[in-house]
Amino acid sequence: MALEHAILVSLLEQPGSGYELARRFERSIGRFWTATHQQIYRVLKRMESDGLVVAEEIGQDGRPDKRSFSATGPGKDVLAEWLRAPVQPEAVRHELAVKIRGAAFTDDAGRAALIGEVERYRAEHEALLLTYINGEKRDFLDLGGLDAGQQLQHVVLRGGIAYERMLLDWLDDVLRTLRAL
Amino acid sequence: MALEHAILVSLLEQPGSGYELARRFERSIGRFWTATHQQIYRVLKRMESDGLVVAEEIGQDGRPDKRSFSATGPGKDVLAEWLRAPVQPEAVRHELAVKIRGAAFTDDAGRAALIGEVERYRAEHEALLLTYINGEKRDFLDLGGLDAGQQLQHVVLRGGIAYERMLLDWLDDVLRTLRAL
DNA sequence: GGCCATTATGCAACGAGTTGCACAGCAACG
DNA sequence: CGTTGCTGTGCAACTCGTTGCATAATGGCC
Repeated sequence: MALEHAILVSLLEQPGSGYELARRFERSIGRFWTATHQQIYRVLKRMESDGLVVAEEIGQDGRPDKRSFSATGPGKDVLAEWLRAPVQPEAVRHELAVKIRGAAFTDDAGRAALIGEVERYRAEHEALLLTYINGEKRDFLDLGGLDAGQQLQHVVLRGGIAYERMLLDWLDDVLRTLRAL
Repeated sequence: MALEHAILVSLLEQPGSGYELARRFERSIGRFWTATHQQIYRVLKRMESDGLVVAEEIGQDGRPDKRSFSATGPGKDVLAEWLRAPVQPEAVRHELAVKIRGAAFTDDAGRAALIGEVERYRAEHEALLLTYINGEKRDFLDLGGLDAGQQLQHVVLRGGIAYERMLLDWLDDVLRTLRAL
């Protein structure tokens, strides 16, 4: 279970409520570790009872109270311990690769539909790459005055950018191959 | 649930027993869709009762009978339908990226341990890249006489190679960044 | 005035994936 | 001759993740 650890990292970077965490998982951290708000609330509750995080109740008129979480000392210890453990082999689930191999067993219409899907998928990832590049320009322009945390966020973002560029090149290769069949 | 579809693709490429499928998932297809033998047996059983695959009993003296599965007509139909459906957004789970961002909240010893882990991880993926490249040389040397299925397997393999190359470059970037902190 | 999106939290049920174990015989190594 | 490893199938328990729904108030749109 690494969702705990992703939450700890996110809360150390910036404390926040379950809802705020869920939004961050949609945008920033979630590019590398996805989670829905239901998962986050459930895990936060367990982490709170385990003493890894504490909540500060913030009253809001009208709306339900916001509970802003931050990582505790024991939370930091758990994270440090996890950082020392070996990286688990990843469970790769690349649906598109399976579909491409499956295209050998369908007809022309099916292959044409797949080409359309790949094009849509490509457009999505092109947009994502632009988001990354804009984020880089916005947050990491001044390479001089970055602290350790920012430098590490930047190198992870560079990874995302490299991945998206590689993916776009490969998708072009896929499209050429599918069209030539 | 796409494990069904990955199994259908694999069985269309080549019929085989549950055990054989499990080994293929370790080696070939499993680079893009992981599954353990228990999952495979369970899903195969359901697929059999749904009529997507049929088993041929092959008696073997001594050992338990082998049940060789192949995809049926309805199985092919289910696959074709799935190919036409939109690619689901992937649930990315990149543990290493989370650990790297977490490195901002640990001490020098913890960071040194992470560097060691990244180096180990890098060596693993370097070996994997070599496996891919050797597989490419072995199976796709003669680019002329490839049928559709082989061309599609090749483009997926090229994707794996591109991914591993990109990953190695990025890991070097990560190591430089961690060491410079 | 009614509808919908957003902020904010949470339960319940289901489906999928993981882990541990069991059985069974063969082949190869030392 | 015993141990280990490989082929081959499978159950049971558990954890994790997903989906659907519920509540509650605010603000904006038509």
